[in-house]
Amino acid sequence: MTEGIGSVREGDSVRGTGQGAGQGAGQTRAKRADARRNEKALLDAAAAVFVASGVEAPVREIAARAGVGTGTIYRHFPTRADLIIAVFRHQVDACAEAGPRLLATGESPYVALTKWIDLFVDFVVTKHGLAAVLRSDSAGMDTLGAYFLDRLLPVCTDLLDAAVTSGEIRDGVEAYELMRGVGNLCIGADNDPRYDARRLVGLLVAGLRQPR
Amino acid sequence: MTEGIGSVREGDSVRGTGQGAGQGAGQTRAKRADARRNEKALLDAAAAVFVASGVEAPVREIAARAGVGTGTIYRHFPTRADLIIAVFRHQVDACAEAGPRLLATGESPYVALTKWIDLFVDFVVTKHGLAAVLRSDSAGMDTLGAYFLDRLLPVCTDLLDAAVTSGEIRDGVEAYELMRGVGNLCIGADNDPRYDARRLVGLLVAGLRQPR
Amino acid sequence: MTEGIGSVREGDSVRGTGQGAGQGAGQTRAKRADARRNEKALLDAAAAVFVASGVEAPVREIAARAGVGTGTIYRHFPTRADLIIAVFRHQVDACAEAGPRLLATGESPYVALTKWIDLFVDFVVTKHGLAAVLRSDSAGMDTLGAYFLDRLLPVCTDLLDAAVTSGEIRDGVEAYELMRGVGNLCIGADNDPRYDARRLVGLLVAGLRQPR
Amino acid sequence: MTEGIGSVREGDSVRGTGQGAGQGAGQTRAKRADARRNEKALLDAAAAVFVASGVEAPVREIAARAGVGTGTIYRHFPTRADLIIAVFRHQVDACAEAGPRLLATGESPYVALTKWIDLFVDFVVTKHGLAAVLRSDSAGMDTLGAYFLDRLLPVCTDLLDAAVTSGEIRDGVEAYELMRGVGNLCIGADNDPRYDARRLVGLLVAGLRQPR
DNA sequence: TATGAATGAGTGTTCATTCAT
DNA sequence: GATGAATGAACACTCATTCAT
Repeated sequence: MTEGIGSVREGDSVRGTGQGAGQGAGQTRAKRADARRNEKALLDAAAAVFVASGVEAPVREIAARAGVGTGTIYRHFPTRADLIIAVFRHQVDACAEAGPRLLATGESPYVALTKWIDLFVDFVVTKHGLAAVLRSDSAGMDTLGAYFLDRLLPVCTDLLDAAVTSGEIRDGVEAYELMRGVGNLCIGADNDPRYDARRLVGLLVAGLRQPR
Repeated sequence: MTEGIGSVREGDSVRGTGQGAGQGAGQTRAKRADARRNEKALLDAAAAVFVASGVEAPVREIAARAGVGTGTIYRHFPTRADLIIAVFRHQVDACAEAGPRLLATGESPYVALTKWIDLFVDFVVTKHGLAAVLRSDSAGMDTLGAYFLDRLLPVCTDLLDAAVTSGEIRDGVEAYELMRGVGNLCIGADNDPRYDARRLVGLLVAGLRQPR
Repeated sequence: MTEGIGSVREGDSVRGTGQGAGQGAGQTRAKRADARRNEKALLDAAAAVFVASGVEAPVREIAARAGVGTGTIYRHFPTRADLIIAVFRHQVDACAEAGPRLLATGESPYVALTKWIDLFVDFVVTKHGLAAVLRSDSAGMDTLGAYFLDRLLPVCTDLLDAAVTSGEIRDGVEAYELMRGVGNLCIGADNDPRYDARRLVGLLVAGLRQPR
Repeated sequence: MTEGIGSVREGDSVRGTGQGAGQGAGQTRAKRADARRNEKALLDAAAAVFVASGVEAPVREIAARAGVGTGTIYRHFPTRADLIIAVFRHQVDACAEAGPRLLATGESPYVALTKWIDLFVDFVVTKHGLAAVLRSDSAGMDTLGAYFLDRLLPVCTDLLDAAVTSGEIRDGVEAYELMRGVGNLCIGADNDPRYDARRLVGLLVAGLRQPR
């Protein structure tokens, strides 16, 4: 990511309570502050635990780290996928938004594609086990993959199309497949000093240039 | 694999009990035969279950399928990795042996490398969940990766070196990294019709050709 | 019940806050009105939920339906039994009052008894799970049974005594036992098309007629 | 019950392993003895706990009482209904078998019916909470009711038919309804000194005699 | 040696109840 | 007073692993 987001910002609930302005003394605000503080703690804790023990870490572990009861987690994030999504929401969003920006730079579409994918790899690689869980077929985890895909696929498609149009890369590779492939290459990239996901992704993208 | 290995041959224990000849009628001999038969059944059952439910299938399921008790499995294969290794031993061996053969064909080293990797991909992709478990950091599963690597890395290195020497591919990519990458690309390739691991691996290998 | 009581009237708190008149504009008065309105909503919601999910429905469900917080429920009705009693108070009262009325009709006491019990059965059978909870020995639920009994037992006793006196039924059956029995026969009467509580209760009451 | 069955006999598994004769030294026998001993302990413990805490008592409580792990319970009785059925199997069987016997006595069918129902009441009343759970609509508990019904309904039907044929009782009451009713009357009969289920059931059956 | 019964830690999930706001 | 967020005990259920027979 362009901006190094280490911790999670407040208000990152899955349910985007997009009530932008106005911080009047509305009576409902009171609890909201409390809850929001808690949700923040939860997301931070989850992020930390995800790094330490992977995104499939026991609910209890996350709760303990956040200093809350397990019920609190279920209140805020009914599903594990909800929690994961909330934790990574900003990064995914940032990544999605970076696509058009890169395309508008004036650089060649292929270069934009390359840089965008680097961004994606940076994001995924640093999240222990995220890449793996994106592939997990555990029930409910599909929601997670769906979210990522929904958000990023259109962006990737645009980049890909542009690069095809500019004649820089071959035709015939779907964004879905590419992103899955890149995601897969990121698995296990942390804690393995002999494995550099970025380099391999570089090869993969380089492979796109090959003429038929 | 060149040869379609459907079932597992006898005597495929991890601990190569290489006591080939001699089948006297001593009672110990008899037991030996019994045990070997059992191990055979076990490996066949495990192979079948691995295909059906993945390599992380419950021990009981395998035991049931083999018609033995769970204890028997633990006796023969103390660790799950041991079992997996035993099940796939032949394929890994066949794959390892195919490397030099391909190199000796007279084809260009790059073509040989390509074909060899195709072989590997064919093997891995058809084993439900194998690719994933090769990356799993569950305790003990590292043994599994180690085995695969021990066996295949030298072969891959030779192919890679030859292709570098022949000037067909760029330098600087380790066999370890390449194999891990290819393995990763195979994850989730079954049961996802929109994802073709072979094509992506093709791109990856094509990427190697790029000049620096 | 004779009168179809669908909703609950205001002021039906367990603790009969019998402060009838006077609605000065003092702030405490205002609150009172507020609270009463709230209690009313609560009782209606509870009645609805009891029908839909039984009298053991989660507190949250009732609170949600009433549009109040769970805490509010606990404030008004410290115990679940209190809530149930409040919800059914009117019906129980109506039933209690119907006894003397029936007895005064001029019909034979036995007929009056029969009709009264029919009334009771109608009431209980239509309250999903009420009969069952009347028998539940969950802590605190005894209060509930006690309330029903306190209210209805004297009435039943009178009817019974009259019928004994008139020589229509045998002696020796207590009102307590009879009411418990009738209540029991009502359990599970809804959602079981093959089970008609009224018919069985009819048999039971008919049995009373038998000479010793 | 005729025979006062206090504890549970061995081999009362749900899955009637009806391999009657032959207690040779078959190799499979060995464990069986162990397991059977355990199952016996389990059933006794369950019976005790059912009395103490009802048939919905926590699995752990039963396991603890039996001195086994919870897994053991699940091994023997996958479902709670299985366990309950196993616990009460003998009594249900004995009750079922008593029906024809009573009918063959030479007594009038009505008397036979009365005695049979007394038997049933004796059985149910002494099992704390059994009657209640027979009415529970908790998922899976229907199996339990089904078992009781399957076993006892035919018997009851025969008795009922006979009494109708002999002209002793009125027509038009199904065995299903009658048994449900009797079962219901047994709810809460223990621990309530003022409630005598037998007497009420007597009234119910007496009610059958009434001419239309 | 083989068996498979027993174990029990581990996990997700629900819900009554309390209490800070 | 009202709110509803937080709590955490309670429970069912799974499965890897051990060990008596």
